[in-house]
Amino acid sequence: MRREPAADLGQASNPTDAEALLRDYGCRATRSRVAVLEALLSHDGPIGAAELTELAQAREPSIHEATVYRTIGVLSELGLVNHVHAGHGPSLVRLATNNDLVAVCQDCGKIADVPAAAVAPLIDAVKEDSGFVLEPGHFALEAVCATCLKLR
Amino acid sequence: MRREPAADLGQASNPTDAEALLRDYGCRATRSRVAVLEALLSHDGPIGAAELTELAQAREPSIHEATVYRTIGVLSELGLVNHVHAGHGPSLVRLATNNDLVAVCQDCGKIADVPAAAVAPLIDAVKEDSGFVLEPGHFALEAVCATCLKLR
DNA sequence: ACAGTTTTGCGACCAGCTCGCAAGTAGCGA
DNA sequence: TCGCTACTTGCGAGCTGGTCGCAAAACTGT
Repeated sequence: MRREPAADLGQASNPTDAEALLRDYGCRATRSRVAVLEALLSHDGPIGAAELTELAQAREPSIHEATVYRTIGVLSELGLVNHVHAGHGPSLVRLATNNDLVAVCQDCGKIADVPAAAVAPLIDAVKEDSGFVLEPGHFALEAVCATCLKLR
Repeated sequence: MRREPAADLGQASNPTDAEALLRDYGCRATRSRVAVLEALLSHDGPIGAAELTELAQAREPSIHEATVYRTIGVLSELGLVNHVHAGHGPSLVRLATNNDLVAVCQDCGKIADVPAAAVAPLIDAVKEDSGFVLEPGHFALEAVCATCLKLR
């Protein structure tokens, strides 16, 4: 399913790039998909499906929630996007431009990026120990941010 | 809310211990709670709420799903139990006797224990980096087990 | 512009979990 | 041992996040 990207995912943020990107990855560039991808490209960091739907609807009002979920699915199969499970809340979506982890504050929902390098030792330890290979892009680290920690 | 435990949580697995444990922690030892805690004590490792409900119902048939969830809530407030969020599936419950992490295979659901020590460097790195304090008992590490890896 | 296929919008549906309320029960004091 | 009171429970309804099937619409290659 995955093809080689011809465009630079990291830079693409103007309207036409989303369309080109979809085509480069060999999938149909429909209005809905372009709207979702544009929304994603124009947003910084991980985003919930609900918020992403709102952003996409700002560009293409008729777009349906189910379509957004399906689009996330195809983008994810293409390797353009990761979906990150964040505790009991809704899961997050983000561009697959890096393989950093995400830490989520349990109290306020604030998000921090955790460099992939910090997780490497854990990945090795787990593989050694149990043979399990971690998928670090797919889960969030539940945490408490400094601000919320003081309020506890 | 949390009190000092008078009994040894690690060993308690006969019927009367669950009741004593509840009282030691200063909460009412109702039939339902005793059944849930017994089920938990007699089970090895993390368990889903649905399965826990079945086990509890084997001891106390009239027990209701909602009660199990509420009981998990109180045991968790008492510090007897952790609830672990595992990807998109149902969350898991386990005795708070250790602070190891749980790794879950995304393909078959198999569970592996990850010693707390393996996560310590990551905890430090995240705290240093972003000020976030991880809550390692509350999230599962999504992974693929050795067997499923071969089948991919 | 057309045909063939993919994708969409829509509403119904599902799982996991929570809530409000009336009835039931545990635990305390007498 | 008996009552009283407050805490718990069972029950069903309800909520959230996410998925599905289907007919209609849209996209792409020719």
